[in-house]
Amino acid sequence: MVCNVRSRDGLCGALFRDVGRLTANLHSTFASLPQSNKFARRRRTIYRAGEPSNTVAIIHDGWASAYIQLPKGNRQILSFLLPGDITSAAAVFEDRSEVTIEAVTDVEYCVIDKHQLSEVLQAEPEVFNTFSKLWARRKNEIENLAADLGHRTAEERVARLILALYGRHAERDMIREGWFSFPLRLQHIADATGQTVVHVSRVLSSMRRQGVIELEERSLAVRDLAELRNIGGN
Amino acid sequence: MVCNVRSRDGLCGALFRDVGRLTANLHSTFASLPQSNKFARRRRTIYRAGEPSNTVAIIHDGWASAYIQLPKGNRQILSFLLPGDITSAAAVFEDRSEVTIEAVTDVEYCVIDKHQLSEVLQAEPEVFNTFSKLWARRKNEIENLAADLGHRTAEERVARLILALYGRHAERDMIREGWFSFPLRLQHIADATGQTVVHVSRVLSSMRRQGVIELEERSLAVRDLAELRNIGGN
DNA sequence: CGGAAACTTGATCGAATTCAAATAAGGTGG
DNA sequence: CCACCTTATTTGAATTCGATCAAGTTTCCG
Repeated sequence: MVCNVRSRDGLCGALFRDVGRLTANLHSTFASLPQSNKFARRRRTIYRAGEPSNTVAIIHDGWASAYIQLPKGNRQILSFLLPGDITSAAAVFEDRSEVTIEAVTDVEYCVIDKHQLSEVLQAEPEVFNTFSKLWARRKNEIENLAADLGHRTAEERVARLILALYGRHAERDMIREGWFSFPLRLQHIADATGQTVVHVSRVLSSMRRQGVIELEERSLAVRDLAELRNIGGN
Repeated sequence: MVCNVRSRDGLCGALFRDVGRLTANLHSTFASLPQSNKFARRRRTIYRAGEPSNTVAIIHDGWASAYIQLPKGNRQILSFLLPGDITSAAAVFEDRSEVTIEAVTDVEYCVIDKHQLSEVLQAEPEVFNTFSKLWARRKNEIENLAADLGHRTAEERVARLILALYGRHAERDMIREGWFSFPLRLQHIADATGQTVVHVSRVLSSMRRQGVIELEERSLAVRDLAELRNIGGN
């Protein structure tokens, strides 16, 4: 029902979406960095918060989540990582992170050494520029997430999450007849939008009943984009 | 009742707290950047979201807030800027920001040209390193804010805001007999913690009744730190 | 096929908002 | 310095959104 999310070949450089816009020359410089391919089963942890690590990962196939673990046992998902996404652009300058990365589906990814990446950054202003834009974008996303979590209703937050994922798939031309891959469990949506699984179920049911979305077999179709945006509150 | 928040002299370099740890040599390089001093009255906007700007500001005296404006008219305060803070370390690489900066009290600040700052960053690895740590810290703060807004109760969020401000003042040795400067209005606390003024009033009243804090004349004293931490839920 | 994980639905509860109104604090011009 | 007007804060009552509790159903996977 949905086109495969997987990308073309096994090279990190080719898959790292934000580097894809570099000139061919720099692109190959980047792609030539030593890298190793890895695999993580669904629900497995790719990076655990607090552990020292000298690599960053780039998702090759599948979805992952980046979250903060809260003391009570619940967690706040900060972002979903899709193929082509880097775990954290800022991680290049940290030796450890407070954010855990976990596979949502089975995930193929590759890891690059932070120091080598850092050297490319310093040597190549064009790459550096690409990265700094990435930081800025990610920063904006998190700031907007904070604003949403603080001030929007449960229904608005779910609608906006769907819209954001819809947008990311549309950008990548990965929507087919309205459908796109949506492997999230209710628990993921609950953790991302700061509510309970029970309530997420009710909100989604309501949206389906209104004919705004369809959701089945890990795929989602937006049937009434205008109304979904309306529910999202701007 | 509270020591003056104001710093020693008029030089941005000397005031920019995160640069203060550089070697004397680099410090003077930084301090010698062209800068101009400015003043903003309480409640005035220092930078409005969306406007192109080629400067970043460093707070010299007073408090400011950095917030995202939401369409409904309410806003999410992302951070409070105290003397020595830079408006946004990431702004160096953006020509505009989605975040508005507004004076909480009357504020003295100075502005530095982004491009000149950027050149220092590129030329001086030590300065660059300092800045990248700053980015990482600010990123962590916002991520934790998102987690708090998504998953903590109103009382916890207020307690944590007070603890964070208490901590920042303690670091700077600006607490005298338990008291520190606290010029926030209930509306600021409400906007920072994602709740209504009315409820903030109730939460603070409850904390005062319990003898956890005292709050008067724009100053706050933590009377039972252990209990405040307890309310904050670790 | 069987057990576990995921989802749904109903009933009840509670935290926080909303509405309303009174009091307090601050700032300004005369 | 007072009178006046605006901005803040407090408190109560009613309401609502979303959580919690509980149980049943469906889907998934080994």
